Amino acid sequence: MPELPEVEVTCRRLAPQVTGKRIRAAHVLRAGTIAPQTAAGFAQAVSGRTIRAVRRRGKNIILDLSGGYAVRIHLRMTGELFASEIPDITPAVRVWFELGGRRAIVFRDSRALGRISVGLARDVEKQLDALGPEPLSSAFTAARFLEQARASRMPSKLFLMDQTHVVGLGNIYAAESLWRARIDPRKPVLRNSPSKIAELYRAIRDVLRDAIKSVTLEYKRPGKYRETSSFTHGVYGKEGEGCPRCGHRIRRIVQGGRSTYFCPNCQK
DNA sequence: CTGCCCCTGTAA
DNA sequence: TTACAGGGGCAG
Repeated sequence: MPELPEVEVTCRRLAPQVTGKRIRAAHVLRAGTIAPQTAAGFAQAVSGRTIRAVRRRGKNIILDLSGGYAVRIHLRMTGELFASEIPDITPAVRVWFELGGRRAIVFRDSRALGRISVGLARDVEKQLDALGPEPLSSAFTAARFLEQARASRMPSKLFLMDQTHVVGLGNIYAAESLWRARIDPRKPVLRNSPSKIAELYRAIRDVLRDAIKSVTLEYKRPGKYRETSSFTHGVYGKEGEGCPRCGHRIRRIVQGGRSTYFCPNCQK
C-alpha cells in the first residue's frame, strides 16, 4: 500500500478522528513491531498521553503526544493505520491504541514488517531531519534537486527511492515519475541533462499530486477495499503490455532487488 | 554496488 | 514449490 500518497491520505483521515484524544492504553500483540524499545516500555510511555497532532514526514506517520513525546509509525509494505471501534483481533492486528469512548487506533500489518517507536519529540525530530525534503513543500526546489542529481552516479530510479534526495517515492511512483519524464531508470542520474532533471522534478510533483487525489477518492468509499488506487499507471505492473505513449512493449528488470517497469523505447 | 534479512500471503 | 510483493536496514 504505502508510498507518500497513501500515507498522506491515511494521516488526513486519521487526524480529525483522534486529535485531542487521550491514549488510555496501548496493546502490543506482536512485540517485534515495537522497536527499539520493548513492548512494555512503549505501552508505558504512551499511556495517559494526549494526541496533539497527526502528521506525515516522508512515509512516516507521526503522532505528537502531550508531555513532549512522539510516536513514529512506518507502514512498510503492508501496514495500515486507522481509527475504529474496539477492534476484533484478527491475526494481522499487531498493535492497537485504546482511546476513550470505545474508540481505538488500529495498526494492522499482515507481513509484520512495519515498525512503531516512541521517543522524546526532539529525538524523533532529529531522526526525521536525516530524511530528504518533502517533494510537495517549498523545501524541495528544482535547484536543489539538480544539484543533488549532478553529484550522484546512482541509477536514476534508485536515486529517487533512497529517501535522502527526496522523500516519499517508492517502487511505483519512482517508476511512474521516470516514465513521465522519459528517463531510463538504469541511467546514472548525473548523466541526465539539466533540462531532463527539470522534467523529472516536475514529474515527481505531478505524479504525487495526481496520486493523492486518486487515493483520496479511493479511501472515501466507505467499507470498500481495493488493492490499488485509481491512479492510472503508465508502466507499473505492465510488463509485456504496450506503452500508453508509444505502444512499445514495456519491460521489467530488477534494480536493487526490486522490479522496475519501463518503456525502453521512449525512456532514454 | 549486490545480497541478505525481516515476515506473510497470494499467484503462477 | 517458487516467485514476487507499493520498504528499508545492514553486511560484505
